[in-house]
Amino acid sequence: MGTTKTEAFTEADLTLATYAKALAHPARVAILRILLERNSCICGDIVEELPLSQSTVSQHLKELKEAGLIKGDIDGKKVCYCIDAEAWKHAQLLMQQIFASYTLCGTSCC
Amino acid sequence: MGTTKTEAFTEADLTLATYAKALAHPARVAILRILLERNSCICGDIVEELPLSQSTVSQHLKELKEAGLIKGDIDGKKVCYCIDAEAWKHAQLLMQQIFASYTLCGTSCC
DNA sequence: CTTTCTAATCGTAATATTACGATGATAAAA
DNA sequence: TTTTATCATCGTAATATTACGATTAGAAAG
Repeated sequence: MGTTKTEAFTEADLTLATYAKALAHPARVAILRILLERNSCICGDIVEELPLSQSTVSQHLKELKEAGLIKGDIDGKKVCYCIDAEAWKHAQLLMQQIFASYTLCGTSCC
Repeated sequence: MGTTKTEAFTEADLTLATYAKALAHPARVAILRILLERNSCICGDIVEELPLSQSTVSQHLKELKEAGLIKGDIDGKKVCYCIDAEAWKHAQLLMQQIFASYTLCGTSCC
């Protein structure tokens, strides 16, 4: 128990859920906004922007990386993070699709 | 420990994270798709559509309701669930905004 | 080499999530 | 009233998440 029944769902739903999960914590949303704001890549000043410890930020960065939304390039001592364009667009598309599928029919009950 | 530092984040980030969290499980994505597909409201046949127990589905429905994305109206013995139009559009807007803020600048490094 | 800086990882504690069976509540049907 | 059907909630077990301090690994600086 306690584990998601992965095999029970479609690939699309699993993928969308993965992207959504990456956005499912305010710290990760904040990190993404920092990366989006400065179109140039940002290293670990993210830690200074947020009231979280370095290890916690690093953990959130890892999750964003595992979801595919960001990439990290080692640049000497520092590590440069940025949005992964392809994954970002893919996530955007999946989100657009599910949200748009409502406005298509329009009428609802309840 | 173990608890999110809610006070550390902006209202927008917290709200977006809440909506994202609702989409962060494939079962909930699947439930939303069922509700989206049939533009008429659906009751608990959702349980039959998914390979999950009734109590598990009910729990997921509760989370979707708490996130605000769906509403549930009691209709005799059955309960009729459907998308909450306002919240849906709000979530759509927040998602659109954060995703669109990338394509605006375009160029990235890494 | 040693120190320093940056960032990942480890270890751990608190809390949250996921899933299910069992039980409870309410409304329709008998 | 008793039964049946529908759905929520409780209780519980397994697992995952969140957060932090401490440690580790690697590169640059001294």
